[in-house]
Amino acid sequence: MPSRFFILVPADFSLPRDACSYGYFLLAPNHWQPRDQSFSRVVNLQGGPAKVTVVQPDGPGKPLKATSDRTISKPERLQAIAMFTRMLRLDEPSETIADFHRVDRRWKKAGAGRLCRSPSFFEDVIKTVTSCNVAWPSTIRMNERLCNVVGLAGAFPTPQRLARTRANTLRARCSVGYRDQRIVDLAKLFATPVNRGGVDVAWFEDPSTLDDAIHEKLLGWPGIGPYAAANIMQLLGRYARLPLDSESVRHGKTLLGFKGSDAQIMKQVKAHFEPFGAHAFRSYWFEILKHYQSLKGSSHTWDRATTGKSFTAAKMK
DNA sequence: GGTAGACCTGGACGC
DNA sequence: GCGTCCAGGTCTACC
Repeated sequence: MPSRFFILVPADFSLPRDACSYGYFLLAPNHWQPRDQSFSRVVNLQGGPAKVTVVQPDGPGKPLKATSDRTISKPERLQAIAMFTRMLRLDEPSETIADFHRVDRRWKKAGAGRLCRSPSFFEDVIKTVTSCNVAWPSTIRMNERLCNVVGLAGAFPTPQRLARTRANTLRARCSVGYRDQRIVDLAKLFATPVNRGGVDVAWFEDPSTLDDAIHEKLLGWPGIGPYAAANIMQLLGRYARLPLDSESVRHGKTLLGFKGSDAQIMKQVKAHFEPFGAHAFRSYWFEILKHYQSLKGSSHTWDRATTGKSFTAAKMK
């Protein structure tokens, strides 16, 4: 029997706008349903996986109405709320968003500011690795297969499950290619207790930890280079660095009018967004998202199977 | 510190 | 339908 509960949101929060604010809303196990503007995913709860769906029937600022596909206990409900809170950045104060709008007034009217991410730091790291050196449709495919092949009942695999999976299995059944061993090694880092050298998630998520310290630590992990490290940092809510990639070059060339080699254009893009300081990534990303939406319509009308898979570099030029 | 080439997969293209 | 080329970020070896 389904359970129903509510999730409180900040006054400025809009589910269609804020859930569909970053590409991860298109990656399994996340599922955005444009038809009824619902956001669902299978989550790993202490009693086992459960599919939870949220909608915001009363509009921006009003609570999310959540439904699970099985009865969940009160502790599981709190677990699910914590996961959606992280994913939708519901704990980011409205003042922080207002501060971003003071720095970059272009997004104030639309209210854009929160960026969708995963319910766990681990999932954000693995999703970032699956987005490296590959076209977006392949990233979609890898995440679908990781959930279906390794995850329990379609949930994203836990570090423990992924750490026990053979690299060959990931390569053959999840199409992750040469990323296979790197993904297993990352999972092992997360599955190892902190006192035995494992990842101290609390340290990464502690606002008092310095950006430079996190950046240096991330660069030491397998499969994490400058792009991935900067992307993971924005997922941690640290927006000062830009994950510069081929999309940055395209954006610099076609929309900002920069000229030169790819490396020169990346430097110009970096310099262009530096004045936005601690909010640089948000300014950069919402410009790119605006471009995508000019080609594909509002992101809350996209779905994974059709619009999602149409995102390839060649088609975005 | 900078650079070249390998690493995989899947889409695009030519035949 | 098949073969070839190319895009994509990280890693390693080398200068």
